[in-house]
Amino acid sequence: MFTFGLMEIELSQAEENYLKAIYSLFVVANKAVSTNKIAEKLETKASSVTDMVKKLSDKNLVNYVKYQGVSLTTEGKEFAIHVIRKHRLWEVFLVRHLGFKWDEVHEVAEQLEHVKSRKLTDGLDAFLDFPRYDPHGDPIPDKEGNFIKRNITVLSALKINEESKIVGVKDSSSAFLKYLDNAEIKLGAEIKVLHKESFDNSMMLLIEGQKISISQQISSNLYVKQND
Amino acid sequence: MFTFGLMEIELSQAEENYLKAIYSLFVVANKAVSTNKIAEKLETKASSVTDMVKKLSDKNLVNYVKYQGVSLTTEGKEFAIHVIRKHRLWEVFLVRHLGFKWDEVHEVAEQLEHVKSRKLTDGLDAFLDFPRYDPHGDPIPDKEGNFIKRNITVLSALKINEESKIVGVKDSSSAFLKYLDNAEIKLGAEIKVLHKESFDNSMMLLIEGQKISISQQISSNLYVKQND
DNA sequence: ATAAATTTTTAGATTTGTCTAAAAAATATT
DNA sequence: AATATTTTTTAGACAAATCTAAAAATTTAT
Ligand SMILES: [Mn+2]
Ligand SMILES: [Mn+2]
Ligand SMILES: [Mn+2]
Ligand SMILES: [Mn+2]
Repeated sequence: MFTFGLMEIELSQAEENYLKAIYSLFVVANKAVSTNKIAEKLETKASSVTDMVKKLSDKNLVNYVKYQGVSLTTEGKEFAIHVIRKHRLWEVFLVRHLGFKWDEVHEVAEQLEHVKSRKLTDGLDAFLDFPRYDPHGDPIPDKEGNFIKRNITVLSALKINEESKIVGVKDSSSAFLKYLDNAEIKLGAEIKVLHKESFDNSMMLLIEGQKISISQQISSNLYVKQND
Repeated sequence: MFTFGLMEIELSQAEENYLKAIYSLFVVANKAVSTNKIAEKLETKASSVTDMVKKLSDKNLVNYVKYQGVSLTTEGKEFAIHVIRKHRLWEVFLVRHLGFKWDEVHEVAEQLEHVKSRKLTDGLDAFLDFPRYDPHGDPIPDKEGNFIKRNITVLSALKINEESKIVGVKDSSSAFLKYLDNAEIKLGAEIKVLHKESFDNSMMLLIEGQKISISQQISSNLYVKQND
C-alpha cells in the first residue's frame, strides 16, 4: 500500500531510469541485484552503476552494501512504481489516441515517463478512464501505487487440453510484437493446447478457432491466464 | 516556407531552450540578440550564454560574431519553430483534454516540448484536429513550420469607439491570466472602446455587453484584432 | 586450500552545462 | 578625446553522468 507520500525531491532522468531498472530486475530475481545486471539492462558500464548506486544510497532510495548488490528502499520503490505508472499510461494514450502500434510505443514512453507533473499524470489517467493494463498486458499502478497482481503463467508451461487466455507478453521487443501481429496472435485471444512436440518443445494451439503451431521461443514469451 | 528538412541531429533540452529564447527575442527586437538578453530570458548568466552560443554556432544553428549578438540560421529557426510547435500543441492538449487552466499549462509544456518523436508530434496534431492557435491565442506552426501571421494590435492602441475582438495575450504569466479569468475577460470576446482616461491611460470598455474599466497595464498586454 | 576466473570497485579522465571573478571590448559621459 | 560605465568574453572551477584501465574482492575450479 504505497501512498507516494514524500516525493518532494526531484530525481534526474538517469536516477529514475536506474530505479526502474533495479525494480524490474528485483521483481524477477527476488534478491539483491548486481551492478553488472543493472549495467546490462541500462546498456552502461558496471563502474557507472557503482557510482550511481552510491548516490541513490545517499538519498535513501536504495540499500547498497559493497559487493552485495542493490535493493530498493520503500521510498525508492514508490518512485520506481510511479515512473512505471507514467510509462504505461503514456503507452495506452499513444495506442488508443495517436495511432501507435504496440511495438512503436516503448521509445517514446521512455521519454514521456520523465515528465514531472502530478496533475498531468492523474489527468491522463482520468482521460484514459483509469486503464488497468497497458498495451502489452502489464498492469498500471493507480495513483496510490497499487496494482493488480495477477495469477499468470507462461504459455509454454500449459499442459495438453488446458484452455486459457493470452493476457500479456514477456518479451516486448519490437521484433517479437511484430511476429505476433503477423501471426494474428492478440491479447485476449482464447487458446487451447492441442499438442506438445517433445522433440523441439513446439506447441500446436487452437487460437480463436484457428489451428497454429508455435515454437518454444514464442510460447515461453507469452503470458496466459488459465480459465477457471 | 520551412520544411523541417535536415533534422537528423538531436539537440539537448538546453540547446532547444536557447534556440527558442533566441527566436522569441529576435521576433520582438528584429535584430541580433545580446547575450545579456538571452541570459535574462533563460534565468542564467551571460557567461553561460556565450559558451552555449559558441556551441550552437559550431553546429550552424546560430550566427554569432563576438560582441555583436546572435541570430538564428535557417536551420536554427527551423528547430526553434519545431519546438514552439510542440509546446503549443501540448498546451492545447492539456487544456482541452486534461482539465488544465490556461495559466497552468506552461511549466508542463516546457517539459513536453522536448520529447523527440515525429510520429508523436504529428499524431498529437491530428488528434487535436490541427488546431491553429494555442490557449493563449498564439499561432501553432504546422508540420512544415508555417503559421499564420495575424494583423494584431495591442488593445491600448485602439481609439475611442473602435470595435475589435480579443485574440491573444502578450503577457502569459499565471498572475495576469488569473486576473483575466477573474474579470471574465476571455479570448474571442467582442469589445468596444468607450472612453480613454488621459490621466492614467485607463480604458472604459464594453466587453460582451458588460461595461468595465481596465488599467493600461492590462490593455497593453491584450492583443486584439480589429473588426473590418 | 590454492590458484584461476569473474565480478565489483576505485582512480582518473571526459563531456555537458553551469557558475564566479577577472579581463577585454564597447558604449556613454564629461 | 579621455575617462567612466556597462556589456561581453575568458579563465578556471564544479556537479552530473559517463567512460577506460587497474586494483580489490568474491566466486569457481582444481
Ligand atoms: Mn526512461
Ligand atoms: Mn508496456
Ligand atoms: Mn523547455
Ligand atoms: Mn502558449
